[in-house]
Amino acid sequence: MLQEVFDAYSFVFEEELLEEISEVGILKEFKENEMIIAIGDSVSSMPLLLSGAIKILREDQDGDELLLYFLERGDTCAMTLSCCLGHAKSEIRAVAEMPTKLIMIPIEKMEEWISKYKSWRDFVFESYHSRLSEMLDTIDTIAFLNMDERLLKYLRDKAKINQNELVQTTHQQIAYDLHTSRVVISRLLKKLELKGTIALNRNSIEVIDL
Amino acid sequence: MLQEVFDAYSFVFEEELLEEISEVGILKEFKENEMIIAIGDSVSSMPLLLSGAIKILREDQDGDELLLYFLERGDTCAMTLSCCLGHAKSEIRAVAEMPTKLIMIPIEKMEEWISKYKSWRDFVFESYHSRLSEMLDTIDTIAFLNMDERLLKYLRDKAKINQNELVQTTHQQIAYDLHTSRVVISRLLKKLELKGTIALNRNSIEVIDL
DNA sequence: CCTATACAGTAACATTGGTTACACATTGAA
DNA sequence: TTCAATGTGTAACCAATGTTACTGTATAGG
Repeated sequence: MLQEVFDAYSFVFEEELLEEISEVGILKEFKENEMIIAIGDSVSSMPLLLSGAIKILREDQDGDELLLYFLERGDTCAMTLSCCLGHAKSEIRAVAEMPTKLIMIPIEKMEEWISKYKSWRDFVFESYHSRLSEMLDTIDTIAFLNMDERLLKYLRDKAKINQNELVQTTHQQIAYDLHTSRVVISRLLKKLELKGTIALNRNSIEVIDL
Repeated sequence: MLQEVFDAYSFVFEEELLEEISEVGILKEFKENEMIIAIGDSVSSMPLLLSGAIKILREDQDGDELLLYFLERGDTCAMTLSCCLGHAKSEIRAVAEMPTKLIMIPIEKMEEWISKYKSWRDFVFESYHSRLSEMLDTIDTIAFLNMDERLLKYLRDKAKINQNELVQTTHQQIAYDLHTSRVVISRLLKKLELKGTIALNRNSIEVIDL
């Protein structure tokens, strides 16, 4: 395990910390589309992503959902982190976007390391910083863009995360992520196809024109 | 100055830190509607609110704006804080919602204190936590609520901040804050008035039914 | 007092996005 | 092979929001 942690985080942490991480951290693996954390789950450890990607979703009381952002290798979830420090419950839902490995750090250690390791402290601040930026970006997207632009951004983000211009998903799934209806997505996708921006197939969309 | 800092933050910081704050902090005062920071301004110090309230706005490239949240006494701006640590430029605009006093802390001190004072570290984390929560709330609002519900929430928030059910503003200003048009706001306000939820006057709205 | 300006009310219309309904194709399981 | 479940295409309609245009009124400054 040490090797994997080392690969993903060596550019950030000193060796001593890396060893502590691999001592106390618990390795977990998730299959594609497996739920990692649900809204209301109590949070007692903090995840470090070793490989794969995670989709972070917000849900309202009616169960309507909205994609907030993706997490990748080397990221942690500042939302979870925030919950950890407040010993609170999760306000978001996390789903594995692809097969994903992560290492769970118990809260106590995470707090201890903040005093002990400067690199850890910097990492935690940097995480908060990234997450605030992502949230701002999400707000910009839903506040200032129309659905067609949001859809295109979604496809690009997803293509980037998967390092593949062939996005494997259904119209219904996109509709869930963007908090709209399947019909709207089908309609807009068709328009994009006519413009030559994408090519449509059952269960997949090819992003042609970035 | 020490007294004011003490009043606003004594429940958080130890005396030694409070004294450091009043030594290196620079007191600034802003009139109602005065701009505190603009998008793109470089951030070299971090504000602690002593009194008053600040409106935090996001702007897109066309100058369209959107209210993110309010800051009150005892708050700091984690966005600014985030910028400080990254030595970056402001991604938001801050405007005094009412006459406001704040104390500016130079970046160097703010970083130094993170190692030096646990209370400061906790305060900074707590700020990040609050800001993430506020951002989530903002996202919920624009993603899941209709304009009439957003308007009502806006009026309630504003009444709360001003501790006064008489909200002094214009339809145009509300439209800017909610990123919509004046006509839409006038229309919805009229509907709320007919329902007896509010009473309308020139330059002010009375929130009757919380 | 007079007048320019800001503020508010409202109608008519355009656009975007959401809903319902149905057709048809693909796929996997019985 | 057959059938049910899932995915997609599309029309028709509806609701929410945005736009344009015009009205009248309050207010501040000359």
